[in-house]
Amino acid sequence: MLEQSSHPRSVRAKESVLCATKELLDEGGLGAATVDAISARSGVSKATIYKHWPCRTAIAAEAFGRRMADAIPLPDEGTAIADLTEQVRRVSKFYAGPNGKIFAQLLAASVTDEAAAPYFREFFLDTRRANVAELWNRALARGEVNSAVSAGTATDLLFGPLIFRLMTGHAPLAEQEAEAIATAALHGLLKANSAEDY
Amino acid sequence: MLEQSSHPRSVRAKESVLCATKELLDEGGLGAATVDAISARSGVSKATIYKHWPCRTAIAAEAFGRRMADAIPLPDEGTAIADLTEQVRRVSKFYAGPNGKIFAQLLAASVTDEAAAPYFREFFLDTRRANVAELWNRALARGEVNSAVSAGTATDLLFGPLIFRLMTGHAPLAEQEAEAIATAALHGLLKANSAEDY
DNA sequence: TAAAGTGAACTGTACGTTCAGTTCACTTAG
DNA sequence: CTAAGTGAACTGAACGTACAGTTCACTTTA
Repeated sequence: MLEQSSHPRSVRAKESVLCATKELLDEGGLGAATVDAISARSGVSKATIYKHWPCRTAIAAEAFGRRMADAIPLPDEGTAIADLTEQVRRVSKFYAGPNGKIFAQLLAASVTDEAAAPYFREFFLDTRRANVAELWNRALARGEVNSAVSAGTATDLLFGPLIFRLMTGHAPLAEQEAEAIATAALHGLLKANSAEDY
Repeated sequence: MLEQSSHPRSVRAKESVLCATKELLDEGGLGAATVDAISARSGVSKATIYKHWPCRTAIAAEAFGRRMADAIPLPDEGTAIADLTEQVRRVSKFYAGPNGKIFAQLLAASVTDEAAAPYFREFFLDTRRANVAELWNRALARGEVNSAVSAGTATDLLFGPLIFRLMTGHAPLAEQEAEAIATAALHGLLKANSAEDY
């Protein structure tokens, strides 16, 4: 799949490692992606692996991170409400599937593993936050949302609940739940705001 | 501090373990609370420890869990808005301090450690969710909040963002931020709802 | 030939287990 | 009201396992 000679060895080694890691993550989660296993499957020695990444978690974050961006494209449905709700729905669906467990394990590992945190942020958060900021700005331009709320706060409000549920497992992540969360976030918890579309 | 004979040995051993674990957590986080260290400090042997708890994380969850309930009493300020906002503020403050890191490490460990998850839920989530449900029901009784939103969804919306920030460290947890989150959650993200108190 | 990768062995840490021997609280016999 | 007995609980020390990350002499490749 990869022309053997068109890339320098170092690139081929990295690619090979990331590919093997992806497979291992799918087969048995982060626990299965031990450095020895990655080395064995990729054919790249541990010594080389540690020349490219600072720690195990960083490899997994990079291997897995690309997938998430691909799996969750940015919606464009015409209104802020529809776009934001759809995005919450998509992210929730991603979390609810097998990838959700891997994501949770990676986030958990990043808490413990100091060196991995920047990798996690780079490959998971930055892109997604930028995406949501994009949606938010569109909505602001249309005058649909409250300009006193920052894009960051809006992102946290919409997706924090999903992360919370994913990590603790205290509540389900079904589509219906995702919609309830999005609706509540958009309209607010207070009674005055519960006007029409409930 | 503990009458040597008024409790059976097993109770004394448990107490001693939990006390030692609390100290170790404060000194060096979850990483410092190894089973060997707990055993050494408490004077309780590892064999005994593993008769009382299924895994290391469970000990830490129990040792640390009590503290959180004590540190975050239930507010009663007269209105739903004030109560809920104050609760968000208190939890945020707790997360922002040294205890926040320990909490994050525990939550992270519970993701990996299957056996610990129920302990985590028991000692951290259940009490707090019940507390917030209490606030929510008060507010419902007063007709201040939207009855279409369940207490669970409301809880996730208010505290999920804090957890999100705590775990990823992408945004600060200052008092001002907590208020912004609470306000946004209560009033909603849409423009129509941004009426008076912004 | 120099930069990059290999492979295998090694270190260190920590979880969780096991088991022979000891302590303690409580009961029952004298 | 003592003294022997009993079983549950705890001790201590060792052990097996797993895995992260390092080191180094050697080989490959550009």
